[in-house]
Amino acid sequence: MTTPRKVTSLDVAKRAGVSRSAVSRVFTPGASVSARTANKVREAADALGYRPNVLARAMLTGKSKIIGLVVAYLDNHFYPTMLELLSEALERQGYHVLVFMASHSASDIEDVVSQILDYQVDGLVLASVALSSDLADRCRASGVPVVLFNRMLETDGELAVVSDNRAGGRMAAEHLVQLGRTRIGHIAGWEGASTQRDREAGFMEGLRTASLGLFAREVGDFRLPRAQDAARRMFDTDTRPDAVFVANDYMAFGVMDVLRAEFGLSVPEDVAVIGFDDVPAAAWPAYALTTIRQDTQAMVAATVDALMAEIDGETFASPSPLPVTLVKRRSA
Amino acid sequence: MTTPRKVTSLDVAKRAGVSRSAVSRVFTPGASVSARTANKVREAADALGYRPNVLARAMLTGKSKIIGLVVAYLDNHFYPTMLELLSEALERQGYHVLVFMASHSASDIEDVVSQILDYQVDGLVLASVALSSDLADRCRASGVPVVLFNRMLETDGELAVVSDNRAGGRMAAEHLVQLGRTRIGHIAGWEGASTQRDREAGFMEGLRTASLGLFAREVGDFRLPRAQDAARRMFDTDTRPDAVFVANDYMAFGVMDVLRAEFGLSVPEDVAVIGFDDVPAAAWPAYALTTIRQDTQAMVAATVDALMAEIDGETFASPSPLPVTLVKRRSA
DNA sequence: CACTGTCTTGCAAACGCATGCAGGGGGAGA
DNA sequence: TCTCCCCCTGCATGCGTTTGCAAGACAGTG
Repeated sequence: MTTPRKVTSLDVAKRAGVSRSAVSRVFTPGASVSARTANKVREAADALGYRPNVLARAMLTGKSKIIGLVVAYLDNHFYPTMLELLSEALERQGYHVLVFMASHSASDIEDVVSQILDYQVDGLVLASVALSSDLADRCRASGVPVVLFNRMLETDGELAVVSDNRAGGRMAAEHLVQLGRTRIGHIAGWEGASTQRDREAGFMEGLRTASLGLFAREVGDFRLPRAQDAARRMFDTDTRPDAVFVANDYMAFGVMDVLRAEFGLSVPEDVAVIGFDDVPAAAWPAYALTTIRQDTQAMVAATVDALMAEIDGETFASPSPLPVTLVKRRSA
Repeated sequence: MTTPRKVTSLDVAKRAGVSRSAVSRVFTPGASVSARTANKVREAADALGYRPNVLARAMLTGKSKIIGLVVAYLDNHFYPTMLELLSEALERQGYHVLVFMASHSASDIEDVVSQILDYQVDGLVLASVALSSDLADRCRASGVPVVLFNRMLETDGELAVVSDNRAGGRMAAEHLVQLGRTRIGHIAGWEGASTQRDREAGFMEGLRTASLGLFAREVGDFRLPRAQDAARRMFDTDTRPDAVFVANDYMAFGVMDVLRAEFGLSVPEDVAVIGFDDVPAAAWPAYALTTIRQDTQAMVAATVDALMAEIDGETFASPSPLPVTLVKRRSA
């Protein structure tokens, strides 16, 4: 076992016949170094395999170049997609993503955030997670910018990037009534989520405009089994809905499955189904799910813009809700 | 804007009337501190909201408590699942996951690994990514244990955790012949992957045992569109296969879609389809995909065992390939 | 009471780097 | 050739910890 002694800037300096400072400057963009020493240093660095230690640098500058991401449901494909985009976008800016699972108890989110702060992250994005506002305060007290992704807080003032969920809900309703459906149900996600509330509010608006009421309502909590139970409850009845707006695609798949497999209903003939998100699988022919598309790309772009601005000390206002679009497929 | 000055161990020390060392020791399990000072310190720490700076600690101890994960396809649900499990398992050990996307060009994997090492990660897991062996050398030279997840290297000696892909391939073949299928095709993943080679090798073995040959073969590179093209090529012919083994579930979904939607074939009546992985969607009634299940749970468990052992300086032998199981659903 | 042994505790050095400050060297202009 | 100025460079300090070392406190024993 060879001793893997770390090669430090001092090693490079000695080999190049310069001082540590010179080495440091070579690796600090925008520092004043002559081309000659820069070359010597780079050469020595290559020979020794030297690369600056991000952690040490972080101590001095206070910038760790890492962004914490806390995420809850990785089984809903919306989030892996978001993670991929986010990570790539941040890498382009020289940042990287440290992942934290907020999987279960909503209370230990407290704990999770503490752990994150221990890593001196430069920023924090909370995806699909309820942030108590005093927690937000604590983060801001630590000087860590936090942006909520796909969630909003009552108490605004928090940086949040969201789609125009209300408009999306309205579009869903309009599409369904335009199709001539009248017995329209809704399967809700977790009711603590602003996303859910806005989507449903918009949906109700849309129905009301058409002088329709909600025919049935169940809640699926954004979880697959719960959504399926919700569907079972909703359709185990004499007069069934002829359309249902499901609060996200992930649940919609589960709902379509029980409609077809357990009730022998066909979509969209017997019942139209419309989802929300437009995750990749929505386009798969097996579901061909009509849905309200969130522009994930734009959402993460807005997220990193916000982060970068806040990190640079500028204060950044939450962008207005991002536009969504109805994508018609065969399920409605 | 309040100045968010960081609260350091010195602040706590002063408030508690002790030295920095005392504070440090309180937060270092197994250090020698009297109960009395421990209480004073903890009290002061709570009052000030002090938490040790992981980065500073990392500098001294050389342990950053972060594990780098480089991952390629997040659209294949196998990997988000794995990420979730891995992150949770590591959090339980006090580690966290720093994500790196190896998205595209296989060459910049070189670059990615360099970036990772800059963060002084304590370990590295490469999921579904081809590691050149000199790259592996460089990591080991830096003293960073690396474990390959779901991939093996020709030159063994690398730590790798894989399923028994060969056995899995064999099981797929056996199941298909047992079903009486005779014109059996294979849609391969990326041929650079050991996973692919092993699955196919096992599959061929299984066919050979039954005195059958491969009826058709196309490659889908583990990507959805490519897999669909592969399926089109394979079935746009007079005598079609009556069964196909697809190298992973993700591609299998795409294949089933084109078979049904474009060729009007029904699965499994016209053609039996069998996949590999058993991702959650495989259980969805729309696909009800018969598949070879990888025990993701066991795989990540083995991965963190390996990491922890190597970090503790023990050398750890690659575990033997983990058992897979055939899960029969309706597609075959 | 003196001595020894066991716990605690503080001191100071180290980890690897960035950066303000001041000094040195060289080029340009006269 | 001399002066001035600017560009480079080295020195030293600090970032927030951990940890070996040695000294202090205290109890127990003879």
